[in-house]
Amino acid sequence: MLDPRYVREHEAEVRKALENCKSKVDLSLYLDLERRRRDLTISVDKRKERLNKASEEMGRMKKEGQDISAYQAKLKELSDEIKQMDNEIAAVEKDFRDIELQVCNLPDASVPVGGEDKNQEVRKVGEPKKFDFKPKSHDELGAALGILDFEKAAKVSGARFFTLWGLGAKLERALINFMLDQHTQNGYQEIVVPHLVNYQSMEMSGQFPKFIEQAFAMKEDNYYLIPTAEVSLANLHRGETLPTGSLPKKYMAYTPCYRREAGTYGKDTKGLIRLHQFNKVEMFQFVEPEKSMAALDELVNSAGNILSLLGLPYRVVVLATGDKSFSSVKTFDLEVWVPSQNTYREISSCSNCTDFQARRGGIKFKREGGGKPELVHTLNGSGLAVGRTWLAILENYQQADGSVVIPEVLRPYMGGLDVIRPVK
RNA sequence: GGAGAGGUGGCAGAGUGGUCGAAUGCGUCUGACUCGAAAUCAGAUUUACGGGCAACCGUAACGGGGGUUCGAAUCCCUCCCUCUCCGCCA
Repeated sequence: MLDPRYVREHEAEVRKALENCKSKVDLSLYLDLERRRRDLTISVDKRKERLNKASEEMGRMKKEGQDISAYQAKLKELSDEIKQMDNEIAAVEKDFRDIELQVCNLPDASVPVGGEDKNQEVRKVGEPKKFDFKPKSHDELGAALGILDFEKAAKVSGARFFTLWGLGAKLERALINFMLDQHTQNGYQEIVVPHLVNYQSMEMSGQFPKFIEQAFAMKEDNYYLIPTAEVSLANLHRGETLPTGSLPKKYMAYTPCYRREAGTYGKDTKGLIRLHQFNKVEMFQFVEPEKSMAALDELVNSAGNILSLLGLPYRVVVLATGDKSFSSVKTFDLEVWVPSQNTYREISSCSNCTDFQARRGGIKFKREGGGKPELVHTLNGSGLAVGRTWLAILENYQQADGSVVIPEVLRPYMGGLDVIRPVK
């Protein structure tokens, strides 16, 4: 959510920014509703003042034993008029809020303008490995190694689910533990969070109402399965004013992520790239406004650190205005090298949401020198998507014989195992 | 799932239809006293929105929403949450 006053006072700038984000929101309607809300409020407030004064007077008169029935009828009229106006305001407010929730966060000035094709590579880390044989895809490798099975998952659930077996499952668990341990060293506090959340939480983090069709819903109980731990982490301090000195707060959580992936039929149908359920380690920060851009860099570095330690080639991309996420002003994607596809694929997304989520959730903090509480800035970043890391390891560390070498940093987490070999 | 209790300011805790944005205590801040501190005394201490250059003024908020009333923290309905006991359960 944007600050309505800011929007009002910077109409041209906001209009341009929304255009750059390919937003379909009708800004004129937004401003019109905001104006009407204000006008109505002003006139109803005047009537309320009159009613309040009169009611106070009635109390005094009654105490003195005077007959007040004559005034009651008159005030009833005023009271009814106020009620009617309040209803009108409520209707306007609802319309305003509906549109307000559709407005995305405005992109930072440093973000390239345009669609996906305007995304810019910031840097490359590591060189894609040259194979002296044709590298296999991870689903091929995984099946041959007996550690990955989609058919079993399809039987249990359906399309876009997976099962991992034996060392494959252990590798997944090793990755999760490795990531959490690394981030702990960077000052992130590990938290176990709910996977089922209420509507308000989904709205606060920016999933709802715009992306409601992408969420799995428990209709009987009004719960939603989180599409990312960001939702749970972002809402931990909803409605709170954080005391002086409590920022930054750096949290992380490992959770499965549940996504309907509506409208992606036929996309990435093979392998672990796009699933209804996948594991992820998520990082989240609450910071002072002036520190959020530095925090974004830190987030990217923490995510990149995992890839570097695992020896996986990757690149960092800054997303263009039309491709950045809804709640963010600036998003960096980390993309890992996937040999079988001969390309880089997203494995982490790090965003600075500035005060967009904080305004929706009412999350403030108090500064050192006193003063009014201000909205915090929030940031999120994957650190990393575990399934995609798993597949990147299989593909990048595959040998000609179909075996997969375990990256050195993971071996302690794998009971010292250095290579996964095909079952004879 | 059944029975009961409760949700009030940063915290504790009064208030059961009228001057209550809300007693009191604690905390915090400012001033006085002091070489300094403690203690003591005096004062201050919510947020959001709107109007105004400003001083300031208005409106709203006592878990959320709705209702009754001239007037609701207080009465009614409903939802949510917390706690206690019973049952069930990893």
